[in-house]
Amino acid sequence: MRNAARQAINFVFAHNTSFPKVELRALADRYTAQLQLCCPPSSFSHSYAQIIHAQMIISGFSPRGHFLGRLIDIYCQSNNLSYARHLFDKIPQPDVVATTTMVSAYCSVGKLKEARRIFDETPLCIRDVVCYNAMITGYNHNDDGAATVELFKEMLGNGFRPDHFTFSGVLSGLSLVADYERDCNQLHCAIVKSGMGCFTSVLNALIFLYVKCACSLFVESSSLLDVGRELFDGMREKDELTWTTMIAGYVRNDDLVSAQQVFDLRSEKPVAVWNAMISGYLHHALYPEALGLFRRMINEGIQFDEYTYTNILSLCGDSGLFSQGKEIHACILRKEEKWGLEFSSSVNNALITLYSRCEKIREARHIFEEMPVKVTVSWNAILSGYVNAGHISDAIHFFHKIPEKNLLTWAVMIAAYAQSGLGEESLKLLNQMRLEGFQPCDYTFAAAVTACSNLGALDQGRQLHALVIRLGFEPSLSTTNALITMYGRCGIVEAAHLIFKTLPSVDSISWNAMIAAFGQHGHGCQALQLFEQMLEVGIKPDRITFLNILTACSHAGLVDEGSRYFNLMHSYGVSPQDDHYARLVDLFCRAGKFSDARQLIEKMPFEPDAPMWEALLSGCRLHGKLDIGIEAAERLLHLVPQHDGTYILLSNMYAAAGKWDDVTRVRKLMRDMGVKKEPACSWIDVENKVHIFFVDDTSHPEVQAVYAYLEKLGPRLRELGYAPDTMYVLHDVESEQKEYSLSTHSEKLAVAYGLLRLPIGATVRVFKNLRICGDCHNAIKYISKLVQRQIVVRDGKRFHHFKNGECSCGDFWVDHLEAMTSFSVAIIIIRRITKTSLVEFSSSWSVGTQDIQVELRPVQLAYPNESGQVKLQTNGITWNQFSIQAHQPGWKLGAEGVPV
DNA sequence: GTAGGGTTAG
Repeated sequence: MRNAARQAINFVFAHNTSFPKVELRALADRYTAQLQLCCPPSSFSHSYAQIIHAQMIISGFSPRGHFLGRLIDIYCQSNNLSYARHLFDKIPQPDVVATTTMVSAYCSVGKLKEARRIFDETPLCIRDVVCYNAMITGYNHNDDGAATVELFKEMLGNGFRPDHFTFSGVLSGLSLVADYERDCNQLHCAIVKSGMGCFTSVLNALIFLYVKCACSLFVESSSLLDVGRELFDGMREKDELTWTTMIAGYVRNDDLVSAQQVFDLRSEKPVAVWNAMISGYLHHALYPEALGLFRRMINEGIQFDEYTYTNILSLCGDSGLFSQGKEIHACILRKEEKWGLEFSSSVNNALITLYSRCEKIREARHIFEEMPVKVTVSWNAILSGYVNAGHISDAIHFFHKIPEKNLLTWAVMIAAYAQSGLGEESLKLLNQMRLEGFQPCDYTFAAAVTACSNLGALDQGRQLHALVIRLGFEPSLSTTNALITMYGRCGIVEAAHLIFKTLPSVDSISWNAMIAAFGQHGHGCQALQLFEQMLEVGIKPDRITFLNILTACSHAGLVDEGSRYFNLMHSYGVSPQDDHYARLVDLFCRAGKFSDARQLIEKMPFEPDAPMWEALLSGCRLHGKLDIGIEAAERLLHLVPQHDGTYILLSNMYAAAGKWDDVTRVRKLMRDMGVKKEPACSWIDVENKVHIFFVDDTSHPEVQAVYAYLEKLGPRLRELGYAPDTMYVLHDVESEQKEYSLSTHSEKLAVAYGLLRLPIGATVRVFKNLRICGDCHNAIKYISKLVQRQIVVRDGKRFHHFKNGECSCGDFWVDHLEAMTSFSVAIIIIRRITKTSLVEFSSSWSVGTQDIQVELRPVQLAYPNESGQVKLQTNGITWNQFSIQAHQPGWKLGAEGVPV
């Protein structure tokens, strides 16, 4: 029937057919009575109105005046805007009621431009205050507070007198524009003067404005809340909205105590007031309190509405009460069946989230598919479900199907890419998002900056940092912490430190990020100092803090400190986990303390896992400990047979010992197992383009120029003392061939390309997927001296800052083949003693009596012990005996040169 | 013919 009516109307509209006229008066009475039946609006009344309209046309009755207005109204309410507009356009001079109906209808479906066009075409003499109010409401619905304020000013300029609808509308609009603090006061005064302050609705809107401004203004939030509360206390007539607004205001400003106090003031509370209080507890993860209120609602016989159900489903999803969540779902289905109603999409969205949180993505998808109206939140909930479940490809596929993406859709996908290690995709999507006119939010920035950290994309990271500043919004702590990590991981630890130092407030994540940055760059002592400061200001270290501290010690070779902090963990309520043990084992092994490592593994409360054996194996490789190394490798091969690194380490260890048969055996095993070595590659960013180089590269278009340049450098490097160390080519080939092989390593090619193509003086920043080769490390040290350029290499494990022939890692993290043995005597030059008795030793110094060259780490810091003695370490070896034979004039010695 | 702050997606 409905379709037939629509066809009839379409036919008449299309052909403009006229029909014989009948007696007008009788028809008018009949249609008036019939249209009366269309109130109140429902799906029935909408289709009935269509039938009446069709009959009017067929009978030749041409609706005018209130018939037209009524029909337009009904068509607008049933979202048949094209019919409504057709009728509206037939009116030669539409009255204000029809105009307001059309304006309001267009506004409610978000067609603001169309609404404004009709509004503007209406002469001033026709317009009235209701018409203005409708347009103002439209702007508010569209979150355009500035347009609301503008129209309000225009309205006053045109001499219209605002009513209480206008004031509450303008106050709502103002609440959308955070910077309007001064205007708030002005409007407050205007409301008092105009006498509109007697309307509860106006005062509700005013309270809302104050609490909303309190949310966005960090500094004066409490005083603005106090103004809101004064208004609240002074109101003689409070309605449901007054209570809800005040409680929600406190909740949004983190003041749950005041919220609860207002909540308790009222004995009989409407359901919305309960919901507001419960949502406060939920947003602060106070689940027992929220649950307590749900129980009280049941005891007091308060009927749950859809907001209550959404809240309780959210509680179940967030706190892991999945079976209870399912019971609520059953309860909702029963209620819908019993009352023949259908809950709105928000309840279904909460259900989707519940099921995806408990990893039931199929159930979540089923609910989604059955939803009659899918809003963007529904799509986003499923998208997040896929992201949380870890299969990224489903998320990508689903993302492209989402018809109307909002800020959050983009944010979720950008973060998903970043978390899955697909940094480039993440940044591409950020660009696309901006091209489509979306301004990235803080969450998106944090994710994109994280993507830059993982990629080592310093330029893009800097651009994002600049964009945050240019857009003028205060970056949140999560973005700032991401920036600290980004600068740290992109090699500019100073920039990370600058951000950290200038932050007005920091959290434990900021401290952890900064400690990690110092650690990765080998600034072990600074990392430890920062840790001590962290304790002084009362921030509790967590498991990540200790993980970073152990890494920092490991990168700087601080064995004793590492052990001390490891033993300190319990006193901060953190129990060491497998990864903490692995870091300490790594530290011990690097230092050649295999018995300590073994003891630690033996007393560990759980079975050693892969990272532990890997640490042991790497240490053995470093120090040529073949027997323990083989055992570790066997364990590792058993646990993760597909990991290429184990085969390579084992094979290299055999090669270093000249056991070529065993090398062949390991390589065959690797082939038999179908394991392929990850090809080494290095890359460098030049003029916003990433240039990748592989070993013995022939693919890069400019690689011949790179080889020529390296060849030219060769003799000059040798003059400085560089000698190719063929130990690093672990193939059983002739030495000349070995030397050639070394010169084609990817990191050398990338460094040379940077020197050729970057502006003079610019720091060369190279990234490598695997650990840097020892010979390349040595060569780059000499290159930095020869060309007087800073070169930074981030390898698979850490940063190496090369400057004037030295590296920040102190060669401690280079794959040494020869284990150092003990020394009896050495000469140390003391550079300076700081006020805090921190002794700084110069680099590249000390000559043993046995005429063996030894290197200290470039700058080694040490605290003298109680007796004023200082303990020094070289590459992994603690010096137990040495004597100070000389020192610079004017420098004092902490312990008069007494050996430790 | 004009309105409304308690819900859901990171």
